[in-house]
Formats: sequence, C-alpha cells, structure tokens
Amino acid sequence: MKASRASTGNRRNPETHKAIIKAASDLIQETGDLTFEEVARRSGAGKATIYRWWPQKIELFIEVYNSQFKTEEEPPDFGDMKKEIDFLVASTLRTWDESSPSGKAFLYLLTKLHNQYPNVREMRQRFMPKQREYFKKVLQKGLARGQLREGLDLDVVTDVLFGFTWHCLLSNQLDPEAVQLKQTMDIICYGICQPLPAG
Amino acid sequence: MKASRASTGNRRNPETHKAIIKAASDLIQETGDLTFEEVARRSGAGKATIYRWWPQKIELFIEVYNSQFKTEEEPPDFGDMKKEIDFLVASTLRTWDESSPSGKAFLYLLTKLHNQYPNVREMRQRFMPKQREYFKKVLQKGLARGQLREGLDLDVVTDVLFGFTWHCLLSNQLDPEAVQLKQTMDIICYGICQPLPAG
Amino acid sequence: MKASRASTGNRRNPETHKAIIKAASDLIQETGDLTFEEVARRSGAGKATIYRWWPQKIELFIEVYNSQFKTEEEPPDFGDMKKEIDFLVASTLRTWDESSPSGKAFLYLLTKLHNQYPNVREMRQRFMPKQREYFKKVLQKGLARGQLREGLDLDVVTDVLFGFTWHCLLSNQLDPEAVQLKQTMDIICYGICQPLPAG
Amino acid sequence: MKASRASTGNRRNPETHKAIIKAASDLIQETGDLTFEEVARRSGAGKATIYRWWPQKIELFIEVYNSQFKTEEEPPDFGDMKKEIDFLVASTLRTWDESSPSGKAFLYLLTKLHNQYPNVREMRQRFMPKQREYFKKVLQKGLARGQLREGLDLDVVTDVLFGFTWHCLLSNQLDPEAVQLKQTMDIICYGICQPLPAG
DNA sequence: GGATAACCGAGACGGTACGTCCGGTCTTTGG
DNA sequence: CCAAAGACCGGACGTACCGTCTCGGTTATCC
Repeated sequence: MKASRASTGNRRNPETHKAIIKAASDLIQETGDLTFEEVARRSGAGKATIYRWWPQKIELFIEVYNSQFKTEEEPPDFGDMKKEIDFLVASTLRTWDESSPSGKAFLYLLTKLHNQYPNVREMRQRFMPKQREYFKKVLQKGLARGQLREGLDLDVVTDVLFGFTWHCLLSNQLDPEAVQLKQTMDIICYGICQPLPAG
Repeated sequence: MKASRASTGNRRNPETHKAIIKAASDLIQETGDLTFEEVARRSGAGKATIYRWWPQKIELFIEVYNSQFKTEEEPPDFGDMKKEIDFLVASTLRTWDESSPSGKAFLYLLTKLHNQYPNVREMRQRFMPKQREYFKKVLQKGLARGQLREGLDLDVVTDVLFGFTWHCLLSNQLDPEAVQLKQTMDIICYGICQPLPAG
Repeated sequence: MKASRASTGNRRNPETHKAIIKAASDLIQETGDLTFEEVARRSGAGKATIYRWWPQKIELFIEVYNSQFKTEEEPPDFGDMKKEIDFLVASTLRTWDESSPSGKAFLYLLTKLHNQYPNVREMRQRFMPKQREYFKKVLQKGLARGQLREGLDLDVVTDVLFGFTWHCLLSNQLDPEAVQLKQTMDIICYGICQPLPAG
Repeated sequence: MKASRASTGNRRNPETHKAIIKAASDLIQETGDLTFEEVARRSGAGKATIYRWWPQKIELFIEVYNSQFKTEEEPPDFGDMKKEIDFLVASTLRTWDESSPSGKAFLYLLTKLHNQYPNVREMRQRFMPKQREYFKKVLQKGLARGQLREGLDLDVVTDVLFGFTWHCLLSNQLDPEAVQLKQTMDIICYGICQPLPAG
C-alpha cells in the first residue's frame, strides 16, 4: 500500500503518477467512491501532489477511466454503415457491462461527479476519445458509400450515437440484445419519420 | 431568512414544512445542490426535524421538484407531428431552464443520486407522467396522419424522445434554438440514414 | 487515549471538555508543542468542537495553564511590603521552576504563540489572574502602611512587578536566591535613583 | 519582485544574497514573520540556495536584523541622568517601531525562536552591544554626579533598563510618550517605595 | 582546453497541520 | 408527540509550508 519513492528532482515522478492512478482505480472498484484523502494514503503520495496534477476529481477519474478501458475495437468493414454502428454500440455496451463491477462503479462515480462540473460536454469528449474516433470513421465511410443522409454535421451525429450509449448506461440497459435497444437503434438509424415521398 | 414559529404541540407544523421546502428550493436554485445543514439554517428548523420527514436527500429533492414542476402544456394540433414534437421538446427544455429550480433538482436526481435510484426508467414514470402522455398522443396522431414510420413501438419512440430531453439536460443544452439541438432533432425525426433508393 | 462519550444533546459535554484539556496538557508536557490536530486525535473530540470553544490556540493554552497551576499562595502579612513582594515573586518563580518540565514547556509554547496574538497585554492579564490580585492586595496594604510612594497607579506597579517575573522566565533566571535577581528586586523596590534631598 | 540574475559560476552570487535579505526583510516588515517558500518566491532564488546559507530561520532573522539596525545614537550630555536614560529608552523604542523591520525581527527572535536561544542574556550581548555601552556610560556619569544610588552593580542596572525596553517590545508599547510607559520609567527611576522618613 | 567543482534556478515530492464544512446522531426543553 | 436548538464525532475538503531531492546550466579553477 505504502511506497517509498526516490526523488526525481524537479521532474515529475512517473512512479508516483502510476501509484496514484493505481490507488484511485482500486478505490473506485472497491468502494465505488474516490476521495483524494484516501488516494493519498494508499498511494503514499502527498495530497498536494495529487491536487497539483488533477485539480478536480473528474480529471483523475477520466485518467483512471481511460487507463483501464483499452478494449475499444475498431469495427471491421462490413460494407454497411448500420452494421458497423451496431458493432460499435454493442462493443461499448459490452465493455461497460462485462467489466462489472468496475463498470458499475464508474457509472456510480460518473453520475456523482456529474453535477460538479458544469461543462459536461467538454468532459464527455475526454472520455474514450478512441471510441469517438471510431464512430466518426464509420460515419465517414458511410457518407462515402452514400449511406448517410447528406448535410449532416458528423460531430453532431457522433454525439447522438455516443450519447445514446451513455443513455443506455444511465438507464441500466446494457444488454445489446435487448429488444428495446434494437428498436431504438433502428429508430435512430432509419429515423422515426417516413422519408418524404421520393422527390 | 430565519423564522420564529409558534409550536403546534404534537401536530406536525405545516409552516415548518413550507419553510423547509422553500429553503431547499432556494438552495437548489442557487447552488444546484442542497445541504441539510443549510436548509436547517435558512428554514429555522432543527436538523432532526428535516431528517425525520426526509431521511434521504433525494426525498426532499423529489418533493421540491413536484412542488414546482407544474407547467406541462399539451401542444395544440399543428397538423404536423414534427411541429408538435418540437413544441413538446422545447416546452420541456424551457421548464428545466435556469429560471426554475426544477431543472437543477431534476439534474440532481438524474446524476448525484442516481445510485439510489439506479433504475432511471422507474424515475421517468414517477416524475413526469403527463409529459409522457402528451408525447404518446402526438405520436398516435402522427401515426394516424401517416407521418410516422410503421411498425414502431410507440413506447419506445416516446422513450427516445423523452430520453433525448434528458440528454439535453445532462449536456447542459437547454436552449431550444441552439443549432446543434435542432440538428439532433432533425436526425432523430428524419433519420440519419438515406432512405433506400426510391422505393 | 480514545474515548467514547455519550451525547448530551445540545448541552455542552463536560467530559469532552475535560478530555480536551487533558490531551492538550499532556501534549504540552510531552512535546512542548500543541496542535489542534493531535489534541483532537488524543481526546477523541472532533476538531470542530475544539475550534468552537477555543478559536485560537492561545485560548486553549491559557485554560490549560490556569487549570494546572493552582499553587499560588497569598502571602502572609509580614507588616512589610518589600517582604511580601519578595514572597510573591519568589513563589511565582518557584512555581515555574519546580514544575519542570511543564514550566519550561509552557515557556516554550508561550513564546512560540506570542507573536501570533498582537494584543499581548490583554493575553497576559488572563494568565494567573489570582497572582495579579495578590500583588495588588500587597500594594494596597503597603500604601495604607505608608510604604508606597504616593501618586502611583497600582495597576502599573502590578504590571511592573508581574512583568518582571515574566522577564525572569524569558531570561531563564528562575532561582529566587540568585544574586542578580535580588539586586534587581532591590532596584525596583527602592529605586535606582537617590531620593531627592528631603523636601 | 522576480529577478533574473546572471550566473556567477562557482562563486556565491552577491546579488542573490542581497535579493534574499531584501525579500526576507520585506516579509518581516509586512507580516512579522517569514517563510522560506515566500522568500524564495520573491527573491527569485531557489529554496535550496536559501537553505544552504541560512539553514535555520533564526539565522536569516539575525542577518536581517543586523543589516538594518544601525541607528543607535549616543545621548548628549544633559547633565541629568534621568533625561539621558529617557533619551536612550526612547531612542531604542523608536528604532523598534513599526517603521522598520528591526522591531518585528527582534520580537520574533525574542519569542518564536526563543527555544533555540534559551539564554536570552546571550542574545542581548550579541545583538546590541553599543546600546548597552551607552546605557552603562550614562549610569557611570550619573554615579559621578551623585545621581545614582550607591552600592548598585552597574551591569545589573543596565540589564534592568535594557530589559525594560524588551518588555515594552513584548508588550507592544513602543510609544515613548505613552502615559503608562512614563509611569513605569518613573517607578524604575525613583523607586516604588517611599524613601525612609527623612534621614 | 577539458575536467572538475561549486553555485544557482526551478520545482516535484512526502509530510503535517491548518481551518472549514457537512453528514448523521443525539438529548434537552417546552408547547 | 412533535419541533427547536445545537453539541458532538467523524472525516473529507483544499491550502500552505516544511525540508529534501534532482535536474540542467553556468562559471571559475586546476590539471
């Protein structure tokens, strides 16, 4: 638990960094909570050190999160945007579901921290940056294939899709096979409205 | 701020009740959060009194929320489902806007206390039954008018639309005139995918 | 070390009070220092409780001090003011000397705390209030006996005498038999100047 | 505040030295205390540099004190010992007054760091040799003039007078015109006791 | 002239204490 | 039976200094 680390002068000590992330990660998984106090205790770091690098809890949380969920997979080329989107969504949900209890713990903390940080959009975009990227790639391919409606801002679409997975997390609906989820994906992908009569 | 209330003997004091709700409401409005400590201070009530009637923070939030959120409006018949949906979404967002404590209280319910009510769907049903009903009515009319794709489960569609407003709240995007929001509504309403080539 | 005390409702808990004074006293004697943190740890009290009643360290210190040094003795009536003053001064010095190491510890803390509290006069007058009283009584008797120069403010004289004992403490000269001290007392009592030629 | 000094290689940098003393002096002046942290910040020196040359706070205080306290004045010959003593005391007090960091630094030396120099008499000799000398000269002249009681050890008297100025500093009574101070000086000079009835 | 030694700035680091805030429990008093 | 008042323990908060450390860079001196 405790550690004794050699000084690295006025250079940031990577071991300390690691120890802090480790302690924070353990804490989240064990208790579903995260206090700077306890992270400092466990990591053997001074509180001030933690505050120096992660002035807000959420920032430590994001780093812990991104350091743990490396399982994003880029979807293979199915030749069909819909299938690729389904793949990505399912993969995201599975990641959150299977990694229980950590997934649940992250969810818990995520919601607890949410209303402390007003700029939620910015925060979200720092979560899982790779996953976002994959979504965007898939959309670009879809656009090239003529499968995407024209005139759409890809960032907005990414937000909608990615935001949808978050909604699933908040709604505790992480089973990609659930009927409701499939229908909702259908709605999003094909639209809830009839296409205007051809012309 | 302070108050001096006569005792009502062994009957619960309605003035105290009101003062507590008022103080809690003000606090949520001001800070987006609420501490029993401060509610007690402002309402002039003892902490124990508050704990007796609202042992959990969330219960106080719920009461504040329900005491304030009375503004659901049924949309007029525009003859156009899209317009009616827009009306409903905009009306919901406006309700949650900064002018009232409702949005902040609801946001709080959605996030910080999420772990106490993990099944958010239950919350949905509990908190805004009328609004759901309006959404459903609009969809039914749209279906009758032939404006809605066939084969969709109306409950799911309601969930998507209503869930979208939640997403706006979480993302702090409550301005119905925002470009991004309009685009997202478009995506949901018309679908992000091209209609299959003319047929 | 730790303690578990029954609640006394909204009445101050005298056991907590005692435990805090005890812990503070022990700390001073053991380490010559005093931190609220450690007092809280040892007494089993919350830090906030200590801050509530002794917002400044010096106030806790004074209470500890006065609760420990109960050995002030009122001088017998020698019929001679000078003898009575000598008695009081010697008694004060002995108290500080014999109660080693606590005397030294108190001295240490006294000096350490000194420059945090600008109103030193007021502070000093709260130390050993009885001893001050004895000094004043002796002077009043001396005045009645015609042994004191007329026209002197007794409070000022008390200050001079009492302040002198403090000076001894600071100078580490606590032996009442020391030649230097006796001379200084002589100087103070009889004046360093010749009396003006009778008239 | 900040500074950028050219390196002087393996020779101690006198500019750094000056900047540190300046910063320390300013700090004492402003707050009555001093932290290495802030001295480093203001002087633009590294903390290690300060620790190298002044490993203990008190050493920095002493240097600041000595670099500033140059104002001792020898009193003119008034033909009256009392007047000369008053002159010296007033001059000492003025020196310590708020206008210069000397008083605060000296007060600091007297109190917070007392435990490191428990023998205050040593400090006396170390810090103000000239002032002591002036006091002694005045007393010798007074003795020659027949203004001083006979049989007194001049060193002790010097101590009493000089010690009195310290007492003023500790008591925050540095105004030479204050009534209380004048009375105390009177008491010391003429004695608090009546001269034996005419003889 | 290249190695060596000391100086200096910068600032990271583990600690300890600070003083504040809130949570949740309790008891007394009094209507 | 209920409300008010507020003391109490616990523990996290975020900040400030302490004293130690190492880096990178500079300059004089010595071989």
